[in-house]
Amino acid sequence: MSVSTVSKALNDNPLISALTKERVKKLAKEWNYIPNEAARHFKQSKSYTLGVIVPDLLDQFYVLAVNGIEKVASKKNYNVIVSQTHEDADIEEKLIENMIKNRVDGAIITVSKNTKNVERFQRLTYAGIPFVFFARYFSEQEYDYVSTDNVGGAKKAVEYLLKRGHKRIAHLMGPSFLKTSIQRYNGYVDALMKYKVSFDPALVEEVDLSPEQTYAAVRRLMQLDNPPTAFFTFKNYISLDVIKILKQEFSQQLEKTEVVGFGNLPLIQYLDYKPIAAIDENSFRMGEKAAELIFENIEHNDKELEEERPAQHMRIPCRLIMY
Amino acid sequence: MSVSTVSKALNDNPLISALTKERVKKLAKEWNYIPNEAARHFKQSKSYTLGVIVPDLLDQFYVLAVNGIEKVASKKNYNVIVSQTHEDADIEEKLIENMIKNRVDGAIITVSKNTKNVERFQRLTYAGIPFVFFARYFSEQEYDYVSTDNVGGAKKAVEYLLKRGHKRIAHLMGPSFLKTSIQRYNGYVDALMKYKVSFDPALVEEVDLSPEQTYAAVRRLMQLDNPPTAFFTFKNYISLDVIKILKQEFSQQLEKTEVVGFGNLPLIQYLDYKPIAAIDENSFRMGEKAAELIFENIEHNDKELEEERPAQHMRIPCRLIMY
DNA sequence: CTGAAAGCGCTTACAG
DNA sequence: CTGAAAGCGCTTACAG
Repeated sequence: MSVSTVSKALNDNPLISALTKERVKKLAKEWNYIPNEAARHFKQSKSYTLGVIVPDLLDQFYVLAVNGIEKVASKKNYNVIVSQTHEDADIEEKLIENMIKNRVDGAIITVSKNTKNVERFQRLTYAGIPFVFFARYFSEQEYDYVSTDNVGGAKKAVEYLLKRGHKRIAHLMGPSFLKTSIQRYNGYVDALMKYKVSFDPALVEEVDLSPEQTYAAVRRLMQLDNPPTAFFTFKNYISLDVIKILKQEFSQQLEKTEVVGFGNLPLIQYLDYKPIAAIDENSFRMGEKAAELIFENIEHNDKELEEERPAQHMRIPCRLIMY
Repeated sequence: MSVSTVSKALNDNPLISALTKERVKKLAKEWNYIPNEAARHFKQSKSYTLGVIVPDLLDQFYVLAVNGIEKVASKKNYNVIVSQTHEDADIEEKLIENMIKNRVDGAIITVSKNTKNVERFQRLTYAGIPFVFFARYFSEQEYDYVSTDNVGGAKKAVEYLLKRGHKRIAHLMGPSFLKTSIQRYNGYVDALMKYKVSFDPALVEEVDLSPEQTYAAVRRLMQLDNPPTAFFTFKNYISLDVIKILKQEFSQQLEKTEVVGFGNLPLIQYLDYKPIAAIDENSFRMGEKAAELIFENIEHNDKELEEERPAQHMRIPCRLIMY
């Protein structure tokens, strides 16, 4: 029997007779034959692999995202290769090069926070590899991306604090060169306006996510003549640092100061003093959506249509979780 | 110029003249040529890929291990493909099948806690893929593995409690079908003997890592006529659950009850009541060692020597971290 | 030093 | 329905 017949039989090609298929499959099982996927992929000029680049898997936000991506990918029999930049722009460049070398069929990328130029992403486009930006995105470029509904989530968080009677709500915002930070800030301002609470620029502090900057910002805010009674933070780790420093240096105000931020972490249940609520970004769902977008792209490419596919921008709704 | 010459030039083959190499490399750069790694691997019958199977990346222990593996692998220009079983034995079987299909050059595997038979691992051997067991290992089989020094670590933890004056130290041990659990239990017993503190079987409870079982075990222990004044736990999450239930139901004893367990987690710094110490298993180092072992195996295979390589068993020392 | 040829393990258009 | 042949993009033994 020829290799071509065996190949067709194993792939359930309708041209092959039922009897032949049966015999082939029986022997394949008996001999423990497992087809060489690498050879198949090579022949088909498809890797059936998605490349994923995230900053750090110690941050469970990204692990959940990867899980969402994997759920969608495994349904399509795709492999997922995950790598981490640790926020290093040079590593990011190498990882992208590596994805091109390995001819991934598509990529999902969270840009490192230190990435300055967009050239590396264009190389993916030159190489014909579709990709979507995940969570963080890159200035004005016309690329696909999936993000949380930053404005809506921030509004929900701040409205919750307003409804609980707070008038002086501080915002610890993220680095202003990230659009994400600006959008959450905008949501904060929107909520204040909606509730006709005056906006006080002295209550907004920009931090770089390091504990030190958060501590310093909280110290400045708490020493205002009219200090905040609540904090809305850019990210859960900032919330935890806020509570830590309040406990250490402003323990009088600790009980009456309420904190809400982006990011719902499992570890929070073990805390004694914890944020009163958090915005759950639903990163699992974000991951699923990003993978779906990539597959739409891959299928669009496979069809070799002339028409360009317009850049997609998906915002995943988020929920307020009360602890 | 022929493809063979180009190939040799790009690979710095010494047979090629310096001038030719230069010209080839210049043009490659100019034309943005990036070699197809998949084709190279296929030709070489090597995937330059390590397969890693862990239970769950939400557990940072495994993320650190993966980071260690990647550090070693990237030095050898190897890719790492990580997948999770979520403790599901059927998924584990599929992932192993997938690794064989994709012809990984080696595998690092933490068996799921529900794995009953060893047949799936033998398939790797049949396929000529070397592998090492990581952290958890599998009964009497003669396979390579890398683990923490479970006995030594447990002794350190319990000795620390003994030195602090505790005489009644409870042990919440892991599932007894895991050798890891037995070894940590043995370390506990060893330490008691060394310090001539009598062993009381009533102070040992086996749990399955679920909060419910831990709560129940703590309730039983605390209601003894002579309850424990300290806990030595199988794993950090158990420590946290112990503290949680003490806080809720035995708050009188909370202050004077001390807890030590395996596993050093970053989140612990945010807790108000926390374990007084933990055993740091150094999973990053474990990951490095596992990868090194795999590469030794791969190189041994490549040499096609007749002699069998004896199964290796590496125990990585662990440290006591005081909070 | 350079190049023609074979081959890695498959799939697929084509011929029979 | 089955099989011979070409080819995916490289590397490498071999000839020149």
